[in-house]
Amino acid sequence: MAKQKEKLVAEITAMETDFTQWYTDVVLKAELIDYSAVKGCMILRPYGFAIWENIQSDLDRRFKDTGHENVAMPMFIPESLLQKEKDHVEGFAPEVAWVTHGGSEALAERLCIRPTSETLFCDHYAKIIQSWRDLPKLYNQWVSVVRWEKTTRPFLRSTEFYWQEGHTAHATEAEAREETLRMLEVYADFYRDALAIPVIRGRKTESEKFAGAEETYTVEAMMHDGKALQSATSHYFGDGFAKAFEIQYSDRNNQLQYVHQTSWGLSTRSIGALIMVHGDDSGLVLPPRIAPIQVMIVPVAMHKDGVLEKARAMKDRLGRSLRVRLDDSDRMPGWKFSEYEMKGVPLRLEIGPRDLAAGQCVAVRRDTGEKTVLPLDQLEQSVRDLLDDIHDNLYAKALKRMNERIWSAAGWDEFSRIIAEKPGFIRAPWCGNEACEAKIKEETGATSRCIPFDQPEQNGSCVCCGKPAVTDVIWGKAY
RNA sequence: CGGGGUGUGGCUCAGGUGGUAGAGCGCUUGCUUCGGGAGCAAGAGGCCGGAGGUUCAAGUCCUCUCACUCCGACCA
Repeated sequence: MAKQKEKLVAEITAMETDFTQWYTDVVLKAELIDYSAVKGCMILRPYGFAIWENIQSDLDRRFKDTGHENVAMPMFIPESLLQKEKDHVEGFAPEVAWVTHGGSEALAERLCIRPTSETLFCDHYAKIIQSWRDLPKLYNQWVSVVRWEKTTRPFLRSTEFYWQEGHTAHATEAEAREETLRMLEVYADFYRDALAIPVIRGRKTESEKFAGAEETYTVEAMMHDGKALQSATSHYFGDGFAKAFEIQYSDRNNQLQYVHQTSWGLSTRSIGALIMVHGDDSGLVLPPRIAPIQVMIVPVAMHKDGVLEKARAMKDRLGRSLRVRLDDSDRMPGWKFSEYEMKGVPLRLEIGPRDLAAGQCVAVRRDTGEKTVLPLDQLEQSVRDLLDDIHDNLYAKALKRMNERIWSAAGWDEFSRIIAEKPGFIRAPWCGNEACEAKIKEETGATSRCIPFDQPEQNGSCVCCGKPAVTDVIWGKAY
């Protein structure tokens, strides 16, 4: 592995100097977003939106492969509809935006701008589900939602954000539970295979559950600064919503039954994860499978005979199977190198007079900075191999970094010392008492990220109170 | 919602004790350049966040607002 290379982009604050500022610099300088006229709302610029489009198309294929259909619900929810499920309203009430007027007339009933769409799907499901033959309903939608957040940050927490929300209705509890876990796996696979991000799968504690859910499952990722990012969630609702919304079907014995439901979502926050897991002091580092530009061709001395022609030929060849761009603007080559490094383009190909004669080009990978010479006659295969290797390397590096920073703590003193001194997660036993969870949050700032699926035979004692533990919990500071 | 910071060309910022706005970068045009952010030349571009007030005179002083940003409590 190449040593940490010199920082080439002066406009970006170094991570060690100020991680938050580094993040803001990257997001703006890489032209992912711009701030908008409305507080907390961001404009997704072409490069940022292209990443989202690639995320969408990859995930959408996985949803279709598991039998789901896309729909689109309205963005407004009548207040009475939102209030049908008690826990759910209580969870979301503080952060909903309300529409009170249509034109100049006050509305008889105010409308909430969806913070999430459970109630809309439920209302619809109640109408269209009558028989066991109507089940399961496996719907998903790609939309934006609005939550009136107090403090906002691009991608991580914005007032309006884009996401997908899957909502399914099943005949039995077993089927619904299976769906909940299936979709969690879809997310985990997606993070590994498309974003090159390792995640920890687990279940949320009672206090961290989604409003209205019986169980919430999560995939948690570790950012470069050691903080956790809840990267996607999948909820099992039981029949709570079905009872509130009277979603019933006749089973094979003509008995009325309530459906069992799930919902699951992944948002543009995943782009925040990409930035904070793979990025470095020179800017973005994008995994090849979702990078809007996978290969950038930079001609050197392009006014010289044959250079531009060869560069164009390379672009045409590679463009048949890859997202390739050629920068034939009159910028200096050095400027272009820095620019595309800042933007995280996984692979750069340089072609100049020296290469022309030799029938080669120079490849520079973004993840390691390593330069290799590629013969032009096997260009397609070499490039594809390099891109695959970059993906694997990014994943391996992120996995290693995460595993190296999951600490264990035997007791309270050790726990609070590690949280204060070392970035990362702590894996430690818990007695199951919410008071301990609350105390840890209160006194150390760490929250329970999840109860990981892989559990040892439990014989430890609670890291907070010392009483016998029931389970291991992953603790950490979170975004 | 509490605490701090900042608002002056597209961007980063200068503009002690009031006197009618400047630099660097970027942008435009031309020529020369091109293997890690090129050089020269000529240009364009600002009612100084907004509203009041003090004054002969306000980026500059006073009051009030708004926005952005950072740090904490709540959340995908």
